[in-house]
Amino acid sequence: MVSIKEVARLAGVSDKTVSRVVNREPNVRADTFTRVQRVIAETGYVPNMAARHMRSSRSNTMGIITDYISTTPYSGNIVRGIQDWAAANGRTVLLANTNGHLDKELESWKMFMAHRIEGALYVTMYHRIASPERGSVTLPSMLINCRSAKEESEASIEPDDFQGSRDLTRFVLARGHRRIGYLRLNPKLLGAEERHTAFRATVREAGLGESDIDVRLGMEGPIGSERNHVYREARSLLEKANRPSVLMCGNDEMALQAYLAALGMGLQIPQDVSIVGFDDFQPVSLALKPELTTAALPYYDLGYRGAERLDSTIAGKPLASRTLTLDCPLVVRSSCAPV
Amino acid sequence: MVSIKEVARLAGVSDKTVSRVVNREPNVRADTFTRVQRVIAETGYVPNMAARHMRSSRSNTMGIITDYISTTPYSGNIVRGIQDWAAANGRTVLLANTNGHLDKELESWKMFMAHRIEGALYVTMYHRIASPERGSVTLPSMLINCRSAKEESEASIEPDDFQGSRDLTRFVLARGHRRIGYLRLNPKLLGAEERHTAFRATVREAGLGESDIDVRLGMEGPIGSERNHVYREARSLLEKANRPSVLMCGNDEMALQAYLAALGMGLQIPQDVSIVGFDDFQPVSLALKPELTTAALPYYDLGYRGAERLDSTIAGKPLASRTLTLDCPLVVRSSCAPV
DNA sequence: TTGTAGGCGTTATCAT
DNA sequence: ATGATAACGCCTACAA
Repeated sequence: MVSIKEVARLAGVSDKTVSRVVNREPNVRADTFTRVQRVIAETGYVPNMAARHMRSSRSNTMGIITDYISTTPYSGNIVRGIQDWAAANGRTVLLANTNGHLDKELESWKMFMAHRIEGALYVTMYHRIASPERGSVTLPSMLINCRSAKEESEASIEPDDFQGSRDLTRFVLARGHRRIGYLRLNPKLLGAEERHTAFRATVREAGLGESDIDVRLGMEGPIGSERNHVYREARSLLEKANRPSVLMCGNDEMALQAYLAALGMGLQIPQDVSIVGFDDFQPVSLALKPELTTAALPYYDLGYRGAERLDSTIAGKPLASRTLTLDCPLVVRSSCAPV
Repeated sequence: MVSIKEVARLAGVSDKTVSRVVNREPNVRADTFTRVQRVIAETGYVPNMAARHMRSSRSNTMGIITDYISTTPYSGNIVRGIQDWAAANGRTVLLANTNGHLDKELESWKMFMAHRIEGALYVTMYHRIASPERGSVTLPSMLINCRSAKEESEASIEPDDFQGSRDLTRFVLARGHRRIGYLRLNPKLLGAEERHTAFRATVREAGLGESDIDVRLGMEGPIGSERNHVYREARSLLEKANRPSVLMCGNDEMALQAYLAALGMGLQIPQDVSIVGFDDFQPVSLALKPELTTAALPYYDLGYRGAERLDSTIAGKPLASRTLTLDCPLVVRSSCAPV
């Protein structure tokens, strides 16, 4: 590979001048600049990051540590958001998966230190409480899609499950639904609590009582090996004498099962029963017919803005608030009809 | 960060001796070794990769360049496989997404060169023909889940769609099915052709004729904005007087739509009609009730073994064959019953 | 078995 | 406006 010295030799200048050109520093005559640029183009010179890192003792690198993220398809967009931010800002990103193993997590931190990363993004697949296990390493960091078990400590960026669920519920109510079946997410997930609370608060606000809603537990047990009651509970809700006119589901995959249950009973969607999901997991929400009305998790933005926030922290700027929440916008499709 | 010199000072040896300990080189007395190890542990010293890279002029890094991979959930497991191999072998991995844009692809190659990667993995979301656009860069590389447009050139590792489809078809035939509806993938995808060809060859082998099978096009048009006929074609197949006893679908999401069509017509799965998919895309294949019988794309292994193969190439070992194909194992669940 | 000298490609500093 | 020199942390080559 051609080095800065080689470029300097060919351009008939010193290596420092080439450095100035490459880094757009001032005090270079226009014609010198042009000449150096031409040699750079001709030789295909690209600065060596490792050398730059060594000299400046800044790696310009951040590490992403994920739990099951690559095992499961859901939140790959978080990583994409981070990478897009990094590419747009000349930063390098290092990715490590723990697959949920603590020893791999420690190993990953070691790898990160070897690369002298300047900050870390801790990304979880589900919106949940997390306890990053970084050994003795202390580094600027940002939790994405999770929050710390220890109240005081870490900065985070999270989806606003509450707002998403509230808006979805308001939408359902605005369509005239007054008998609502609700299938809860696994209570282990943060979203479960927030979505459910928002749902209850919103229907109460609208004047509905306990008898108007019927809340069932869709899933429970440890993540990854949960027991799934969705299909059965959906059927049970729909078999009631006074069956709900709409089923609100903890997420889109639960909505899928609600579809199967409803269709299996000969009900048409949305004529006989409306269904809404949550997440906007498109391989499901768009494959369903009719397409699913849902609330979208802002995965890409969580990543993009999380990286941005971490970078501010690295630069020493104080964060306006420890936790930032991003809206889950309503996505209206055709699975929820007026009563 | 503590450096090798600092460790050397604290241990009362030269930096070279520390280097020997760190790299497990011979010719270090046991007690020296122990003493140095203790200082390393106490100080938390971790070798600086950038410095190591500079000195040895080996970056130990490979780059992954993906098309839409992070945009879509399908093949994240390829990346996980690569990373696991890299972690197990002390290699660093750099990830870049093009999102299908050529300019981002060139930009990514530039970033890779800046990090002096030793080889590149070109990963596509769909099994397809690809033309990596690496500008003037020439580097050991491996195509994963795709093959080169130019026959001669590049090494690749791909799923064996033919074998997967053949085994799936044999399984269906073994269950006694003799009237088969087949919903084709978008012909733009490599898998579409191979799966379809294997299907036809296998039913012919079993003595079935053209009148026993009914092949419909499920999707067509440019990837990402295709026209989707699956639901309609599935209904059409099931409305035939002499309807197929099984629907074989190009992939699992098409199978999902076949489920919706069948259930919507009051048919039970698998009692009235069997359905099989392809891919084993678990958020769908496991969410469907009954769970879906399908063939699994070996994404993780594609990544793991692809990285391994690239590493051999970097080390200068010749590949046994330019293209390696990996089996798509049959996954039997309960959506396909005996006739 | 251990240590010394030197240089990888850059950029900071200071000189010109 | 440009250049000379040193230094970042590590490892190769060689010396002791």
